[in-house]
Amino acid sequence: MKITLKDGSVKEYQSPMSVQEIAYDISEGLGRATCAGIVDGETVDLRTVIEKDCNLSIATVADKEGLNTLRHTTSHILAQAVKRIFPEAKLAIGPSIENGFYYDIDREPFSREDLDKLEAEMKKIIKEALKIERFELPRDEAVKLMEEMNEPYKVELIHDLPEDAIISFYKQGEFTDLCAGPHLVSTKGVKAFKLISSSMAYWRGDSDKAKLQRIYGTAFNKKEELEAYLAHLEDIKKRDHNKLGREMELFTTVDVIGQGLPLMLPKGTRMINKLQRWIEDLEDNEWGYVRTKTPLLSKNDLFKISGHWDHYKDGMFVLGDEETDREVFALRPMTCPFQYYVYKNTQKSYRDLPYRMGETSTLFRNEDSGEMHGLTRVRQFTISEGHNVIRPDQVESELANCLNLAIFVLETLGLREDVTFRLSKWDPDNKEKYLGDDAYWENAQGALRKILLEKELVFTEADGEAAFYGPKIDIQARNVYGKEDTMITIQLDCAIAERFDMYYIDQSGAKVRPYIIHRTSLGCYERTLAWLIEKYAGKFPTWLCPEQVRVLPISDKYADYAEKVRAELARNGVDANVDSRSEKIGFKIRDARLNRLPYMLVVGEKEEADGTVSVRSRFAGDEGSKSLAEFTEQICREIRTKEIRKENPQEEGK
RNA sequence: GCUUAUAUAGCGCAGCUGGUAGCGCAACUCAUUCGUAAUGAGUAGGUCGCCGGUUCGAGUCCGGCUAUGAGCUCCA
Repeated sequence: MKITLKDGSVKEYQSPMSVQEIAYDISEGLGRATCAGIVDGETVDLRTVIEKDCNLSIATVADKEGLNTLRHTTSHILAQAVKRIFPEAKLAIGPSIENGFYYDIDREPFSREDLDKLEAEMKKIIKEALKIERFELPRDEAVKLMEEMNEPYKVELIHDLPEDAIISFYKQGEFTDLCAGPHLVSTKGVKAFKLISSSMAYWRGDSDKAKLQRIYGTAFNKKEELEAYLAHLEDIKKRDHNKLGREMELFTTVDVIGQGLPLMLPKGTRMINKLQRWIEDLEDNEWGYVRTKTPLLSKNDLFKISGHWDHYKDGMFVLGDEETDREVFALRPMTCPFQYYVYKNTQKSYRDLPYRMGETSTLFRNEDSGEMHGLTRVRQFTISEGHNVIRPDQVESELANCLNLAIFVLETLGLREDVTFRLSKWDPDNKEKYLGDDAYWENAQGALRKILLEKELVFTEADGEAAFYGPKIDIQARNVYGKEDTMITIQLDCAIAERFDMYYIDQSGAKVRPYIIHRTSLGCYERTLAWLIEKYAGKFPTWLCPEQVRVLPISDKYADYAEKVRAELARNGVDANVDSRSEKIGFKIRDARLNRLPYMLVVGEKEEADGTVSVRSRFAGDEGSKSLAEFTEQICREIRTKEIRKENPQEEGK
């Protein structure tokens, strides 16, 4: 039989050679002891291909696929180790995932000691260099085999496979597992792996079904790669906003106050205020917004009109009981209907549109108790919310306006490269969750898609992620652990005006229903702060820093001059403090560095005599001696332009 | 909401099989007045998350609650 590889080389094999051996040979030829190959874009086990057709052209094994195969095999080795040490355990599924693999197992919880034992056993299995062999069985025999092995989850999986599915198994030593593959050809191919953690997972992700234990692990081709990955995990933890933000005294939580209700501390508040003032001035002065301030709660009547009472009541904090109380109130989960009444306060002409209303808006959402996390998922948050009331002919220009503002904000914060765009659509299979019909959704989604295409943005489309009243453009960011959150949203709503009887007078004097864009320019301040902490590892651009300059007098003798410097900077709107402790200069510098101060000004005899400051920064290290006026002008310009100066790696913490 | 782990001084931690608590940093006081990543000495600080139980005796064992972390999407 002849096998053509992608590089054009042809391999020929004599027929007595087993499929296993041929696959092994090809795999080694491709630089890795794997049996995975890509044929017509599909990842397959080379052994299956060889059996079917001897003259196939086999693409080279892509690195990513090779890694998936390696990890999938490692998960099987884990399962084998589990069965050896804990024979009573029942196996569920064990796929490879983005950064490793897992295996779901029905057993009591695993301790770290159990994981260590399993790791040791896995190493033994690898050393045994067990050949991994593939075989197929008809359905009834497959079920019988799994029943004999007392694996009820596997039996269920087989029953759920489609009629025409090939039911394949992989055998390594005494261990056999139901699996589609592909796999390495021998357990010895696993060189570097680690069991990371274990936790609970539901069978088939369904909370009504059995509770299984999931063991997470990872595997790499080389030991160095594994070590680099584990070091990366450690590094990531240092950037985690939930840890760093508390360490830097930006926010905290208190158990008697409750879950999802973080307290912004003075430094965190300072940062949020800087962001908020910037956004408010930007929107009002440059992007044509008017500002509103509307109540944080309302009678539930309002939410009945808006549809929230029917569609979002579980997510709201309701005050009072409809059965017994004359009036029931609810804390607002959004600002929309309040701003509609701002619009309705005076009659609007077609000339008044677009009518853009912005509000720094505090919202309340009753998230499930297990969903809260740091500053990214909270029960009370403040958002740069806004509603643009527009004429139907203004849909495109106004969507573009909102998107441009959002992108400008992201660019200014240095976050533009870190986001992905998503068109969030309704779920056509779950229509009762949404207002409006097919035509309404197709139109609205089409309008959003058009603007994304016109702006040449790369975006994904997601079913079932829309708001109940309309589709959205979501701007997504990932946290340090790779989890995605919505940062900015732009939503088109062509239906709500009817419910609130909003209209404008057109050229002919007729009343016309406007459309509404729900949008944020920066999104939620808490979540943005979390994102900034992780992006900059706490070393924020100067304009955002809660403390921008620290003046460090060499000794008490220069305290008066230090205070003079501080006062001059403060007069110019710079956040500056003096470190007047009677410590050595080295101590003060160390402390300021650990606090991630952008600028330190050392002042002593020489500086006082010359009216200068000795500048040391996070960006350039020693910037030399400058007159106070010169430094003030420099930092004021940096703050005004929101410059993001490049960090100097040599100034990294020791 | 579910599973699981954790909760000891402001922070980071120790406290073995039950005998009422320690370390480092920070804070405070005193001395030092110093030129670019830690000056020295001393002092003070804790109802061991909260409530209950077992026990002669609980930081330690048991139960409940609260909070925090991880996971609950990735289909053999």
